[in-house]
Amino acid sequence: MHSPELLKGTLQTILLKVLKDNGKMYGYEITQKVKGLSLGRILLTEGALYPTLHKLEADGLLQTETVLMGKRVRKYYTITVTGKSLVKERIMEFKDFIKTMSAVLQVQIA
Amino acid sequence: MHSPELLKGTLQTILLKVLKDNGKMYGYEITQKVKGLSLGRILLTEGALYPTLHKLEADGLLQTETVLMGKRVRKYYTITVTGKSLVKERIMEFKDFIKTMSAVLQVQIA
DNA sequence: CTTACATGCATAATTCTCTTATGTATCGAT
DNA sequence: ATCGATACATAAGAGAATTATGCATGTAAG
Repeated sequence: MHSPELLKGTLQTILLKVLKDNGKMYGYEITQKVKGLSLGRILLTEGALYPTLHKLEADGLLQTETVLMGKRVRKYYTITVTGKSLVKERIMEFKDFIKTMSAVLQVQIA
Repeated sequence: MHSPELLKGTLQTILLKVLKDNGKMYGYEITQKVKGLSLGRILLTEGALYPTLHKLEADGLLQTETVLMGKRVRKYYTITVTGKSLVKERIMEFKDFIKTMSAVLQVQIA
C-alpha cells in the first residue's frame, strides 16, 4: 500500500461508491472488493472500516440488514437515496481536487 | 475552497514543490502562490502552514534565512538537496494515488 | 485620525480520521 | 489441533489539520 496519508478523507467516498455499484455488501466483502479494484494497493483496516460504516449508517447514507449465515453474523449494507446523491457530489469534488492539485504540483494526469 | 479533508497529507508536498520551483520564498508569499496556482481553491491557513514549515526544516528538507524588512521580520525558506529528491518521490506517489483512486471510484481522469 | 484590511510570524486547544491493538468467534484445510 | 481466512466490534493512541488567539507593521478609506 502506498502512503496512507493521502487516503485520508477518501474512505467514506470509497465505501459509498462501492456500495452504489455493487448493491448489498457486507464489511469484509467490501475490503476484498476495494483490494481488488486497487490492485492490492488499498487495504482497508477494520479499525477504520467498521466505525466509518456505522457513521454512514447513523447519517442515513446506508441501511443495514443483519443475516445469520450458519452460526455467523453478517451485516449487509445498502446505500440509501441520500447516499447515492452524496456519492455523486463527493466524486465530483474528488475530480475537482485532482484538477486543482495537478495545477499546483504542475503534473500531467493521465 | 473545496472539501479540505482531501488536502490532508498533501500539504508537505505542496510546500516542497512550490519552493523547488520558485527558489527562496517566505511563508505568506507561499500562501499567495498556492492560492494563485489553485485559482483560489487552496487557501493555506497559518495554523497549518507554519508548523509544517518548521517540521520540514527540522527534517532537513528546508533551510531558513531570517531577514529584516524595515521593522518586519521575514523568514525565507529554501529547499535542500534532500528536499528536492523527496518532492520527486512524493509527486510520483501522488500520481500513483490518483491512478489507484480513479480505478476504485471508476472515474475518468483528464 | 481611526478603523479596517492586508501583511507577517507564531503557538495552543481542539477536532477529525485513521492506525494499532485487542477481543470474540466461526470455518476450512493440513 | 492448529493455522489462516472469514467476520464483527471497540479502545487507545498518533498525526495532521482547523479554529482561535496573540503580537506587530503597513496602507487605504472614510
